[in-house]
Amino acid sequence: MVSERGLQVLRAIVQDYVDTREPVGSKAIVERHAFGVSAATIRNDMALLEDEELIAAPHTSSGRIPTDKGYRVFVDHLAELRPLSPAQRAAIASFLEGPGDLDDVLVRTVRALTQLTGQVAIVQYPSFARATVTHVELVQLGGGRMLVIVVTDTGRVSQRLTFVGEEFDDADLARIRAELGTVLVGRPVREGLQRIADRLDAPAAQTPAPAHERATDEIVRAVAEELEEFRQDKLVMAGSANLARREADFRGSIYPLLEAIEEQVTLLRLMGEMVADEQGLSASIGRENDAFGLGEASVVASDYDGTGSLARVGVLGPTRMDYPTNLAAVRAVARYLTRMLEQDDSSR
Amino acid sequence: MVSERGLQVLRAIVQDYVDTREPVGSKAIVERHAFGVSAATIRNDMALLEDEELIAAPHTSSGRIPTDKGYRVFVDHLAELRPLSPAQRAAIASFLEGPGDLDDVLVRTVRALTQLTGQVAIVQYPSFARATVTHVELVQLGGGRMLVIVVTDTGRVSQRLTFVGEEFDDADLARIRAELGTVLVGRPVREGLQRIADRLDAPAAQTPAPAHERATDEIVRAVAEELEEFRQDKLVMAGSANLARREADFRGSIYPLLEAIEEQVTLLRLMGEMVADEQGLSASIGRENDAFGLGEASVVASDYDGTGSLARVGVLGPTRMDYPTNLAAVRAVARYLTRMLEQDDSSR
DNA sequence: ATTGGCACTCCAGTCATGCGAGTGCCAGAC
DNA sequence: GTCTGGCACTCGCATGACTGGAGTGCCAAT
Repeated sequence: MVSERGLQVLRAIVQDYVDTREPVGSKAIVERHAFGVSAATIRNDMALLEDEELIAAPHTSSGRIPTDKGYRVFVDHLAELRPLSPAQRAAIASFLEGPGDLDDVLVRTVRALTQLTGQVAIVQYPSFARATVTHVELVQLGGGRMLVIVVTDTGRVSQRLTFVGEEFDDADLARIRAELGTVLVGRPVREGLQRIADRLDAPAAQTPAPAHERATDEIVRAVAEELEEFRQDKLVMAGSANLARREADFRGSIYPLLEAIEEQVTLLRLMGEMVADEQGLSASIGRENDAFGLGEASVVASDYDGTGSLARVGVLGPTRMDYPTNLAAVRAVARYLTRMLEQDDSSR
Repeated sequence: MVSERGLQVLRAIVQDYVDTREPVGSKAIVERHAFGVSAATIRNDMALLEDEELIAAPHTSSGRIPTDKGYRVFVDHLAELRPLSPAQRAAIASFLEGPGDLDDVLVRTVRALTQLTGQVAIVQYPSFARATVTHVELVQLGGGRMLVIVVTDTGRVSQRLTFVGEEFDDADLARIRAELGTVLVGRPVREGLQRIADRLDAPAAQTPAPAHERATDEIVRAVAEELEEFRQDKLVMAGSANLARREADFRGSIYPLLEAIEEQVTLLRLMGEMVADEQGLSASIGRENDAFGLGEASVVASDYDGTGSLARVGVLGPTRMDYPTNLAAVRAVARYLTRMLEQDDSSR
């Protein structure tokens, strides 16, 4: 129905509208883009685009703006990723270079991305559900306090302070540590959690602990909590102030957006449900996010490889965002991040 | 200059303005507050208040709104803290009750406070500058990775993963651990940091390490980084979405506020510079925060006792906020928090 | 010191008007 | 069949005039 040139007109409308934030008319298009046809011709194409609901006019006889469906077509068929400038590549490198554990790297990643795009940047932690436990460590702090540490192969370290109320001698401590080790080490987090739960349900029977029964239970409980925390995915975010940078970006209030950012869980679900193309890129546009209360926003994301388990890095912004730039940015950052983590992994 | 009744008029204006968000006129005052005098009399008082720059008229012949100076007088002399309802006290208790380490408690505190006030809630970590180190622990993870853990008496645990590139046998590890222990344990963080710095400046000479020289340096460096992190104060915040709840709360953009929240360091400085009264309460109002770029906002805070070292808990909101309620809320939460931490401390 | 009265100011809303951008459509050209 | 120039038409938006009402400031009287 819509001609090839019609699609080019759609592209022009999206580009100009994102640029100027004003409805774009037929005359503006022939001026800014060398179509080689007159404004009247463009108008005919625009009428078709409007029939297809790819663009809409805010008021009769005003310029047109893309609909969410229009943005979708633009992203799927028309957007050519805008390659990053050398300066931008250098910026990513300088942000991400340097030592640091997983937390550090992800924080720097999210900062780089927000700086690059001017949007809210989001990085998912590599999924811990598939991660396996590599270490369980117990450190006695005195005064009946015990520090319980769990480490996974994805590089994440979790520590928890718990009050056990008694002192252990080294032998007992070593025994409990060993017991936890055989139950957990080398197993996926999910499975470990299951085994721990079994242990808690059938108390004492399995472990003929001479003493310290209550205290041991307390330690096991702490480990279980840490594993549970691993199981839940996690986000790092930055740049939420960018939502308020331009008044007109969001028609309504930015309240739901800020709330989603603070809640995290909404964004986690949203990021999880997005469907990536063969390049690992994905976008969720405007009303497509209505179910999450984010009907005025878009998310653009790219998969990255966090030591074997897939996760996403993305940006959140107004529906009327610069998709080519943002797509290119998330892809570049995701690739860089994947490389960082691989390299880090090989040094283990 | 300003009569006693004049001050009551100021109080009425502040209350009504916070309530209605509209300039309040002389007639509205006699209607809502039983002053027993006529509107004309109130007008005379208002003229005096205006001379003192405690109130101002947005336009000639419109109602008056309090100036920042007016809010200041209100807070210092006129505000009676609005006692919390039993339901609110119960809410605080239910939020804060339950086990958990310092991080948990502070997170729950900040949630309770934002829920109570509908503002952005801020909790300072107990100052670590004066905290003393109680434990240093090294855990070998294999593959040349080492987990370095530092614990202070304020209950804070910091862990850092570093790559040392070689394996230690138990004896060497114990030796290094003991060395770090004698240098750091029982000393304030600041002093420990100094001694560590000395150690790094005069390498090898002091420690006749048979091998592992580089690796040991790496460990010491990690410890230094952790101590440095302790030295910096830290905030927990919640409720930033509340800034966007009411459109008209902030005349300009909320961008600088969101930025300050993300930066943290600005808010840390601001919270640090506030001067508390004999009850431990403090407020910084409107333009008083100009230096921090927060001229349209107010902060209300209360000191609390975090195991011997003072810190603050507060809320951030529009200058036109409900001071009596917020003051009462931060005080109640601060007291509850102090009690929680004392109790926790005694159980060590 | 307080009050009622009164003139005055200024905001906010309403309506009429003109302008300009942009469309839709048609008849004619290629 | 596709494209084009032309033209009437529609709205949105800015402007300006007008009005009602809320609120003030001041003054003379109590």
